[in-house]
Amino acid sequence: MGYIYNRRAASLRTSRSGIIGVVVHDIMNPFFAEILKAIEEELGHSRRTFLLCNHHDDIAIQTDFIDTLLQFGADGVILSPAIGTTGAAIDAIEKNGLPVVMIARWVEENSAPVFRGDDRQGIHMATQYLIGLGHRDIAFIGGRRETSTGRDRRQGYLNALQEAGIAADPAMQIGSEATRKAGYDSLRAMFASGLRPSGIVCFNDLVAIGVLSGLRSIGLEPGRDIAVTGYDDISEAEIAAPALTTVWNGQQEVGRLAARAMIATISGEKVPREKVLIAPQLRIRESTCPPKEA
Amino acid sequence: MGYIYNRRAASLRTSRSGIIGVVVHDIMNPFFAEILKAIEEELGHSRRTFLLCNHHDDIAIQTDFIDTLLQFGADGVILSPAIGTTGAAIDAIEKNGLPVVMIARWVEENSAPVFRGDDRQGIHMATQYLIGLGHRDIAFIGGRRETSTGRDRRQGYLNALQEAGIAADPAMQIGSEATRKAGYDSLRAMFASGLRPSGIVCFNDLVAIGVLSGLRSIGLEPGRDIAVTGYDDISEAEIAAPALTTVWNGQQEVGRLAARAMIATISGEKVPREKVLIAPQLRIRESTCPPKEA
DNA sequence: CTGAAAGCGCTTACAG
DNA sequence: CTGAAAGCGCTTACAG
Repeated sequence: MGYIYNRRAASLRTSRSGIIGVVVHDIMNPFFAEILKAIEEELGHSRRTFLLCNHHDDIAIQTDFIDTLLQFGADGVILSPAIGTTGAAIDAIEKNGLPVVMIARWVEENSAPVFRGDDRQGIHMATQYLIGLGHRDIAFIGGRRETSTGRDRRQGYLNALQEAGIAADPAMQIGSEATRKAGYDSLRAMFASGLRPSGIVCFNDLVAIGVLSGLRSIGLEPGRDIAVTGYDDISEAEIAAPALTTVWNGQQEVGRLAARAMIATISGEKVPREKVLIAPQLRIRESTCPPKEA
Repeated sequence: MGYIYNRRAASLRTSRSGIIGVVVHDIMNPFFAEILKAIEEELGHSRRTFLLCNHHDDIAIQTDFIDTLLQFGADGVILSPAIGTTGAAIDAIEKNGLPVVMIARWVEENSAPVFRGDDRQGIHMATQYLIGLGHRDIAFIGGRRETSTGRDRRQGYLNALQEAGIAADPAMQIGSEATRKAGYDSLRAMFASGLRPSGIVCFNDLVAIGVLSGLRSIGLEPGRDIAVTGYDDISEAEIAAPALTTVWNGQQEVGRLAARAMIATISGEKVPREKVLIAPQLRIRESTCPPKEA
């Protein structure tokens, strides 16, 4: 009754804090929200506190936050690294006694465990599906080359085109942030510049939802006049109009596995330092159709 | 170089932690994300750490989190209280030395400072606008009676109908969670039950975006066949197709003012324990039109 | 088995 | 003005 346990004192004594940091670039992206939910469910009963950080790909924010975690003696950090994070930076965190598990993105030259979807294969599947419907003029919208996901997904798209003997057109590839607004703007910029793809592979569902809006704003009906695919299969994909053809990215798996690896590491178990790829799954809905001329 | 400042030790000694808790029901709602951004900007340079909690209107999660804040000796908490939070519960938090500032929602019988938009007036403006366009069959979708926002917004809708001499039909009022999915499902349920409003006032923009999708899924074009209004004016409202007529809810102001009140309180200043209402602004876009029969 | 003491890393009030 | 000591509230190793 009325007694308040002082965790700072306990932590000072035991050098364990019960804090786990979770660092992503955008909590508002339902993809991360779903990962977070899985992490919370997995760790929920262990009386731990989550310190959340939204770095928005600003490395200074990430660095500050990691410092804060070290100052509070956090037990570990689950991290989707910001653009510009070096392998040496991750090494330094680990050397300071803060275990690292990465999600979604990975960083070269560091061997900490990584859990993520197989981005290259997933976008390959989406692109191949459009090609199978008869498309040859396929654009790729969204994602930044500075991130591993941006590079991997673009590569999956390029691979699928190449296998089908379709020449890739750099003008048909617009990199951007992974937001609805970026999708909307990129789509309109693409059509304003005179390009007329018959199908569009989007970096993720948010971009795709912005693209659906952008198409409507210029009088095109997605799923009838033009095909659009998303990526992630967030819950919004199913209720989009038209319902979005997309690729499930295994966010629940990513969250659960990352949380387990974190717990095991904190408990002192030897966790294999490996990169785990979740197999993606194509989800066909209503936003895709054969090319209109066909 | 390599030295890590131990904030637990410092905090133990000074009994100040630099931690500020921020508690909302749904971080994924862009409305809260925008408030959060404003709070971060306002407090950004003060080297404070935010502990974020998503209570999803589960009072147990909120209580647990407040306990955690007390255990870590947090300096204050900015709170959108979960359904079921009593005035006595807020009193107890304050008595334990944790200053409280409320946002968005408020709790009766507690006098802690509150910053929020004027929900009743805002929805009144949206409803009145539809009435002015000639609508008389106006539905209200979304929001829960258990929350102050749910009650206030519904009351604004009812007041506007009454002033225009329109009888309110309980069947035309569907309460629900404030999500896209709830909007989508509620809209379809309403039409499945045979109701045919000519205009729909939504609890917030997320619900309205779900309603737009739901209307399309049953072959109706929002902004032409039926009028829809949102609430909040999140950034997505502008890029929705059609662009959403909505009411700006002052989220930046709410965040900024709440942060300032928190800082002032922590610095020992006397902060007036008052309820501050931000004046809403109607934003007319493309999702509204006169009734189709008119 | 029980209970008093030491010590985690800071800050601050106090002695020199 | 400088520097050693006390103490924040826990946990744990140790003495009785």
